[in-house]
Amino acid sequence: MREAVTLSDVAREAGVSPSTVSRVINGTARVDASKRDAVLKAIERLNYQPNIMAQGLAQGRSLTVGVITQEISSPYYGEMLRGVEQALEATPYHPIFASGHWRADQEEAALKVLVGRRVDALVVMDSSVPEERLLELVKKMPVVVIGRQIEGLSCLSIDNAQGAYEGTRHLIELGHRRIAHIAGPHSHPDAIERLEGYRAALQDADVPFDPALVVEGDYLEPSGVLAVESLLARGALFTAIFAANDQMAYGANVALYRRGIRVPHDVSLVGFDDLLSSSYFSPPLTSVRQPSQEMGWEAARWVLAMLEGKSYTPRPLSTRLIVRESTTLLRSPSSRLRLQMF
Amino acid sequence: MREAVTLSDVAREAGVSPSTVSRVINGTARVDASKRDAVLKAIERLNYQPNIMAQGLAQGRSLTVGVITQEISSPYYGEMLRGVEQALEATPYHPIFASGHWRADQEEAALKVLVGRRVDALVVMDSSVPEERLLELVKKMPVVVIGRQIEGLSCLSIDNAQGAYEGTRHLIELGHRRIAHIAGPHSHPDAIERLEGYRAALQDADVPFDPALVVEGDYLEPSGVLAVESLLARGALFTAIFAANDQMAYGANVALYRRGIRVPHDVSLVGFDDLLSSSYFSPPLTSVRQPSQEMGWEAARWVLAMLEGKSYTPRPLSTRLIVRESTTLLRSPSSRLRLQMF
DNA sequence: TTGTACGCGTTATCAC
DNA sequence: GTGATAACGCGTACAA
Repeated sequence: MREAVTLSDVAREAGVSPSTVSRVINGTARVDASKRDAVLKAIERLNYQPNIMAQGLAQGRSLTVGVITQEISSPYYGEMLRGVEQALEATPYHPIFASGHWRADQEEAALKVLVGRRVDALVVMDSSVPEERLLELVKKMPVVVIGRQIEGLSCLSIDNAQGAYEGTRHLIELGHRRIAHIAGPHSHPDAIERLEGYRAALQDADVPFDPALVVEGDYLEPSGVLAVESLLARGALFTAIFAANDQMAYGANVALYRRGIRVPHDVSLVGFDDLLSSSYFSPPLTSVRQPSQEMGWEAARWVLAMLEGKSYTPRPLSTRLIVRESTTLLRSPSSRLRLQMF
Repeated sequence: MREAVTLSDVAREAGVSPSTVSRVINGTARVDASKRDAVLKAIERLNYQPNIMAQGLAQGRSLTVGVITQEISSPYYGEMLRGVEQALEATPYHPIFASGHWRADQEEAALKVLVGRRVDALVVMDSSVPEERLLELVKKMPVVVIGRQIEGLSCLSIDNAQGAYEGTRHLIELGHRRIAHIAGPHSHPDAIERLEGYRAALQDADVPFDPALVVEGDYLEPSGVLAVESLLARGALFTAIFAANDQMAYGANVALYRRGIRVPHDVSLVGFDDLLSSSYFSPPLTSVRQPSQEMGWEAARWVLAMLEGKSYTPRPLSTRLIVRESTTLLRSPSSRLRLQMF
């Protein structure tokens, strides 16, 4: 384990003082061209790299942006993280991730880790961290929250109700009236909003809301499977499903497949998020696109701006229905009858 | 932006010297029970959190493990990163990721970032970083390389040829003889190995190798689409496809779907990796399972052991064929004929 | 057992 | 312009 080259080594090598080296590196003050050159050459020769921890100690900043995510391997959060990474790429900042796994205690633990590491700013994704905690944090550093709207905080979110409304309306326009909904966990505000959008679309089309057609999932694939099985077990009649996210739609699709129910021939299926993989699903999934990567990007740009004391107005982020091949016109009334056979 | 609480603050609050506080925190030496108590109470009261950067400067370590990945939002790397995260969870270390995007220059840049941040150890995933560079790094810190075998380095990899062999043999056992292969980029050693496994399986079954049935992709979904289109365009006859990874299999599946070719009825499909989403694919994908999460986990445990000066023998990691519903017995010779109609 | 003094590598504040 | 000198917050010899 070799010794690391320090700034002093460079100074000695270049025959100048450490301060001068620091000035050359940071452009803090004018330096004579010849000395400047000598320093740069010495840096090159010694392959010097500043010690970020020492810089941080001296300047009181870590050049690090903390990101609270729920699950790093999730395709949904993956896209957001990619957006953050991209936004930070050309800056001296680097992201550091910590996962909450959808559990309040783990989120708090993750928060502690990041604060302990003296992150300069925070991006909080879909957290269930208490408002007061966030309001406390924002006194210490720039914070941007994704997926919630909290008074006094910089928030970034989409109109979940509107997205769900459009997804459901699409099915209604195709002639479907018995539309099941696989909801997200009721503990998540966005899940509630999507459920409301679903109900609003039904109401506007004079389709009666049937509680028996709604099942709660947890945003993961297996819960989509369970949801469909539970719907079928209770004898629910439906010709379409609107899932609160793509992953549950994937699960639903498999459950239908196992029963020999074809998508979209027998049942139309709409998801939410439009994950990258959804266009390669078979059939390619109709979904309400959520600009996840852009959201991560905007959040990162926002905290960067705050760090520089600049103001920033994030671009408006909106959902958009992407129609693919998992939805189709309701076929004759026989569809409903056929479902009774399953 | 509030002032942070320092160790000295705690010392003052508890009426002891800073060194005593340090000792209590790190358990470096015995401390009188009463003082110890006072310190702990003061820490609690002030909500003190040690400054990691200062600790790092003083001790010459950052409590950070650097991870070179190719693409953070990739489902494949996501699983590995999750494994790393998990392994580090109960330790004082935290991972920090940097992406190479499959480009040598960006990998080198990522490496620079991590070294600049003084990571204590390095996990390098599927890199194309030159051997010499890695051998140079290993002099400075513990390094574990995933997906390559390099003399003098701690490496972790699976038997790609064996996995590919089994995937291909499975198809052969189902009666297929005209098996197309969507290969990974020839610049990747694992892609070459998988191609060789495919060829070996054919050879062992006396099935002639037909270069016209092999197309090179880049491990991403779109290349799977292109591969199938190119096969069909050149009039290739095949009843099964072995893709070098799941993502390309997804792409292939969509391309087939668009042509009205059904999986597995008309064409059987085998992937490689067995991503989490593959069991929710429709049809659920037969795939050669690669224990990605375990690989990340083992790599992290390994560098941790090295940091502690302990020796470590990683569990053997092997591939396993997971048979699902995208493969089926070759139906009558008509399959081949039918393909001619596409 | 406890406190003092110094060093970790850098930046910032002074003089010069 | 440039170079000493003192921080930054912590760990750790060393002395007591």
